[in-house]
Amino acid sequence: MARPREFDRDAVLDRAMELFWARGFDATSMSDLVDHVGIGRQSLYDTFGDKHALYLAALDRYRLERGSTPWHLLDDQPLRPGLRALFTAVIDWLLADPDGKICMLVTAAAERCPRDAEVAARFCANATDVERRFVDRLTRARDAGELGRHHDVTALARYLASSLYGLQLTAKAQRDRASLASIVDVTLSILG
Amino acid sequence: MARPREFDRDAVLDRAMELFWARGFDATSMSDLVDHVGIGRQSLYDTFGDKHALYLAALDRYRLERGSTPWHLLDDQPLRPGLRALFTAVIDWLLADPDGKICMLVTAAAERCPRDAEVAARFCANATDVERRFVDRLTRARDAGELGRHHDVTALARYLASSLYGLQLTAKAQRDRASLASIVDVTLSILG
DNA sequence: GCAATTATTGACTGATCATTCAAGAAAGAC
DNA sequence: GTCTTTCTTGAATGATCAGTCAATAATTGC
Repeated sequence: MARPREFDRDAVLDRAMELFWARGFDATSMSDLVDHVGIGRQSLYDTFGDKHALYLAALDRYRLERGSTPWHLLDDQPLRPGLRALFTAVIDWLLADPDGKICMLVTAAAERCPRDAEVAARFCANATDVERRFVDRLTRARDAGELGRHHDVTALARYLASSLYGLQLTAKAQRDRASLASIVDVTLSILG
Repeated sequence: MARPREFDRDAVLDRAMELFWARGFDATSMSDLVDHVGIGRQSLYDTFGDKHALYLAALDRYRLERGSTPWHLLDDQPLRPGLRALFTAVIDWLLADPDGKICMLVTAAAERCPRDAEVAARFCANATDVERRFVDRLTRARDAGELGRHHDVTALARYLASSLYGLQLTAKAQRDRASLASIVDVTLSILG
């Protein structure tokens, strides 16, 4: 053993994530990051590797920590109110951010997919996760008789995931609750 | 009068647009652009101003030329087949691009909104255009008895526009026709 | 022809980019 | 204490960035 590091790795990663999330990969410089995260340049390189590796680490941390969609809203109540609560929570989350940020994985995908295979893999993995959440919940609902047997659960799950993307892009232009809520109204009306 | 320019302004703008569209604003350097568009650096600056002005000009040209959604598909036939044809054409267009590019306005918005007010204005203007197209078509359909009176035309139009965004983001990860088509199936099933 | 105007060219600016080097500081092992 | 290892710090690296300058070339008006 030797001299222990003076900073907390995850805290530094959180700070780096904030900057990458707000500005994207290209618009964020290593000097910006050094200033923002509060540790020395060399420590940053020693700990995370180069800029791209740091970006991927930040993206992974986002998925783990901040991108925590409130799935309990979906799971803790009947299907329709659950979906309504989830989509409303997403609207709240979008409108609460003063900088107009949207999900970091979406901005990362828009900026770097499919050119950047490692970002693409993370975006895909996240999409698969989200889809699986919806499939699980919809399957349960169908088994419980909350949802007609004629529905294609996989297609519905993909549709809901895609709708979440659309809602976020829309929020980039339309930052009023009524517009976004009306989109969600139509989106969920599919379930009758 | 004096020496006339040797290049065609719009042709140069098209070439610049190609690069900005494929890589985004930050990842495209003026040197890249000079190499790609085939005119001298100074000519580029003289003609379009700085990099950001060139980007906005390219974005405007995209809206005018390339972003030409095939609205005739929507207008030249009954509502439901028209919507189906339009969304299918979008899927075709997305899958046809070997680079996985999506609408330049979407990537521009994801990269720069709301930080860049001028990009935001263009993204909003486009959203308004698209929405108006849908509102017009849906209103005509309602007047023609193709669509029930109970439908909120404005909400439906916003929903369709948002769906187009979602479809594009989804295509960043899911590049197979069946998945995208199944999303469109669910999306349009709203109209009965 | 000549003057005036504009286009093109390529070298150039200082700033900023990601990354590394080298020296010093702090801790554990003995 | 000393040795070894790792961390930290700040200056440096060469590359690339957006944008400019100055000289040359080409055209119109006379």
